[in-house]
Amino acid sequence: MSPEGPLRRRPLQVRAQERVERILDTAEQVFAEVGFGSATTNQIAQQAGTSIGSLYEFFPNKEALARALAERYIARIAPVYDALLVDEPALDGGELINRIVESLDRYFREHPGAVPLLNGRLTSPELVAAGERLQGALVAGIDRLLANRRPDVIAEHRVTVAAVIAEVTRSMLVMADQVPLSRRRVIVRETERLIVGYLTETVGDPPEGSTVGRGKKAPRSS
Amino acid sequence: MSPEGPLRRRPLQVRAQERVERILDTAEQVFAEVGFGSATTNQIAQQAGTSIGSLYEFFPNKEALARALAERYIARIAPVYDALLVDEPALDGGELINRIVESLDRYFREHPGAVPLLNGRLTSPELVAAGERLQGALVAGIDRLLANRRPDVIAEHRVTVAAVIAEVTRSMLVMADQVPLSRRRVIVRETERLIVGYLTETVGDPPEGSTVGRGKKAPRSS
DNA sequence: CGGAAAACCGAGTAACTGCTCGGAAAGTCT
DNA sequence: AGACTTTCCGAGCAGTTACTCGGTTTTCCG
Repeated sequence: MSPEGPLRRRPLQVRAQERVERILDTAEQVFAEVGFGSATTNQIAQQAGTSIGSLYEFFPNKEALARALAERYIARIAPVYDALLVDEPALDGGELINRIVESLDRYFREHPGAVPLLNGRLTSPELVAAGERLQGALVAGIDRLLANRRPDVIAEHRVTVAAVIAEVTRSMLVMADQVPLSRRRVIVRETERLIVGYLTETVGDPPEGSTVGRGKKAPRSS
Repeated sequence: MSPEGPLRRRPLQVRAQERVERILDTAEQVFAEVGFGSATTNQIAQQAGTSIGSLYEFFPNKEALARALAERYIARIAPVYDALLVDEPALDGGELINRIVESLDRYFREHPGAVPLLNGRLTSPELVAAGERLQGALVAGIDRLLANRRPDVIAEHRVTVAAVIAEVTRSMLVMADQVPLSRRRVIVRETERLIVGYLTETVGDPPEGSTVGRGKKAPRSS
């Protein structure tokens, strides 16, 4: 859309490209550690093993760093989301949930810096917005999947259910990330149970072909 | 524990006490808006309708502001947590969940500043730690409730379940807080469904006396 | 009262912040 | 090689920030 990216000048040589990447990696880490406000550009440059002058050669200001970081993120994770959210008729509901949760978990394990973006700990407006866009995409995707599988659920309720699933997935995977690796597997599995249980409770989805609990489930009140 | 609080000098006159409270209220709001790092003590003082000198009369430095804020929070919310987490044999599982979720929601509605603390958007180490302590208390309380109600569940699994419920409650209520008031009710109700569904799925808890879905539910794999 | 303690104030200061700039170095092309 | 571009650098500038300090005002209390 906007032809003017967040970079002041595009790095042409490989050396410079690597430097820009290293700066972004460091910024990501520092933002996550101390927050956007307390992070200093000088510290980021130094920790990235470069000079403050080089940093400002490519990034016009501190905000642009956050913007570039956000763009890099969305570019990186978008294909993962897209692949995730394609329906696979061969899979039953439980397997589908399994695929979504496990894939996202794998992504977060391989890109540890992604987590602070998703959990909103990165206080720059740009980064918050980026996180929200990502989450919106996840909601939309899950809503599409639900629409495929459960055409009987009315749209308004469906989007609520999708939002809940997306939120729970996000928050649980963030939690999984802050826990020793052995616990991590456990939390991921619990996330799947959580979603399966929720679907059973709300739309009566029998994830494994069982028909336990099928039938109308009247709302408890009002 | 520590006799030395975060205050440089304790305000003795009511006027000063109110001033300190007003400073904390403002700090809370400003931290939530722009993050701890970008917040300035001068702005906080001015917005609180006092002078920077008065601020530093009571708070030795900016960090202390965060620390005092955290302490005030814990002191305020602790009784709510305690009341919540006392078991009430007259209630069935679903009603108990209902009570916990609704009470917490009410608290957040009445104390809007509490939310940023809980969702970790306040980047000061002190505030993050305070949020974690609070969450730990919730986990412990839910674990106790579970132990009462379902003594058959082994302790290790139980603490996992408690952690999941606490996390889900936290994240869903934060979500409810960022949404128009009409949606808020919906999200809160979904939170209850989520927890009920999860319990049914994991420990086979029949929240309303129904026995649907009882019996051993073997883990899907490994 | 009157004197002492508590509270209040805000201009000022030392340190730090984001960011610039002029020049050196490295890379590219002919 | 020589000329030209890209990259790199870090001392330093203007502005901001956390925080101090001396002095004034308000409250307390015998």
